[in-house]
Amino acid sequence: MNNKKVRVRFAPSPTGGLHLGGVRTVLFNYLFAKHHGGDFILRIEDTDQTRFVEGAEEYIFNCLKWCGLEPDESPLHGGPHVPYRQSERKALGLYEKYAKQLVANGQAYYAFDTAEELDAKRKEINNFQYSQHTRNAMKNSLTLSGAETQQLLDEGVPYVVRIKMPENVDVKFNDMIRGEVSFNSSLCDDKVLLKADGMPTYHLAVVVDDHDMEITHAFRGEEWLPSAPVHVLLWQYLFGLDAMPQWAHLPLILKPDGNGKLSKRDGDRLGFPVFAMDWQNADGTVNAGFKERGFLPEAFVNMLAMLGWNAGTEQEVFTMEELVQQFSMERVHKGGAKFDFEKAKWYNHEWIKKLEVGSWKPEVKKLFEEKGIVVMDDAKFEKVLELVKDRCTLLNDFVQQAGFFFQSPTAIDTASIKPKWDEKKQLFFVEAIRMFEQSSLWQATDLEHSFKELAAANQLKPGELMLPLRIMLVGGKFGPGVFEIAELIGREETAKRIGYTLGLL
RNA sequence: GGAGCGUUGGUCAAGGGGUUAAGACACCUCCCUUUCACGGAGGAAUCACGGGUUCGAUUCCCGUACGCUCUACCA
Repeated sequence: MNNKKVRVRFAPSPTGGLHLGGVRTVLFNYLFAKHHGGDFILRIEDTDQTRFVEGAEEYIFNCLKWCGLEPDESPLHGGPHVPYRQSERKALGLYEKYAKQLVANGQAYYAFDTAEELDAKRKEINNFQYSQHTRNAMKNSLTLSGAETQQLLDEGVPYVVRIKMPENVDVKFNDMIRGEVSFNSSLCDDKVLLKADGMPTYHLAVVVDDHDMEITHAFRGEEWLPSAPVHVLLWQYLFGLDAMPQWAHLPLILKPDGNGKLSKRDGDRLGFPVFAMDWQNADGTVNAGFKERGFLPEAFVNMLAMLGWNAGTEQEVFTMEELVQQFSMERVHKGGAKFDFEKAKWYNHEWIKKLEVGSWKPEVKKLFEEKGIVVMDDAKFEKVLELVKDRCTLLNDFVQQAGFFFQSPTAIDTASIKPKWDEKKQLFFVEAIRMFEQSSLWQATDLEHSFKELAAANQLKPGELMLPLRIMLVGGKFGPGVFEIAELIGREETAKRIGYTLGLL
């Protein structure tokens, strides 16, 4: 349509943790921008000062950084359109200037109704809306004379500026995902544009700032669709429809059970994270994050990309580069998608297998340290991770699957041995200890060979001995091949662990 | 209540006038494995419903149902 450089933006309000759906919105913005060689801007939508939460902005930056979705321009990164916080942009005087202009042109008006008066009205009339059908009964510059209005303004009586929705106009626009969308203006209400504290509402701010920052494509969640006509009208009034960015309203991410938007409560209820990273609430409670749950950022991003978009091929595992290369708005779904934590875990597993061990080894090491497991031999560590990664879907799984290589198990599942335990087996393992101690070779295959030979010599079936041996070495019924474990933990440790469990039986 | 948006297996989804309606996750069966995984082979959907248009509709049109979102001086 035009040759302008693509510029997109994500404009969160810093009120809490960054929701999965928010990250996906960022992702689609980012992918679209990068696909077209454009810029991704992050603007902080902090127009509601009563909802400001300490630390939320910094948290958002951390999440984006973790995901590898860094903005080209933001309050942190700077850029040609500073400031990037709406609370600071207010000083530019843009919001007030445009609000006044709208009033002067008869496209908006001053309203002096107090919050109490509006509340009373809502109680009095069911489904009350401040609109062209009711504004004549309210206290505003449309019902007041020019002199009266001016007097109230001069006296400093608090007011808001409301858009004056026109009568019976079909407000249409072309959504990149949904095609033409149309609303009749008579059914829309007169939204507040400028609040009594002088701050703009989202409606005014998004239009003014998108214009000022030369945004070419505006993506947001589907929940914004009903207010789109306000924004389209504002664009028409202020800057002209030709300058308006192209809209795309992204489908919602739904809760796995039942219906409705996925909320952080669903995560707590169903036992999975909803935020990108852990978020600590003011009351000290924490909402779990994907990062802390053991997700790789590559997997998290990959999983999110596939929630509402697909390449049209059978490919499901994508690197960021591949996503950038293949992404297109045309292939974004219209319908919402239910979030499936099982599938999310599958992506993580795929990425654990796909990436070099070295790329996530530090994370696992950190987890080990938290559990007090000391890793001295880095080469062995890497070998072990390589050996067990097939059994780990989340990074945290490595603690159980690999921890016993570096620390003798304390809890031994003797209950799984005892029922079939007897003197004969006891004697066999005593002998096995000696055999291991004296074995000249210490390779898994050799160990297996001599172990089975010893079993045969004692007229025991290897099958009856393998599980006990496993439990002695790892503590439970898990882990890779027993003899590979023995090889890696070494002669001394192997003998020690067998002896220890023998003492418990 | 109103407006808008949506509806292919349990979930994510491809497809888009004529197909045996892909694939993935999960599930079940089997193989491999004397743990658990990994890997491999199988199993299950007639496309919300009702009307059109058409030789023919899951695919186009119109209704209906259902669901969701919004309906704040929140975003």
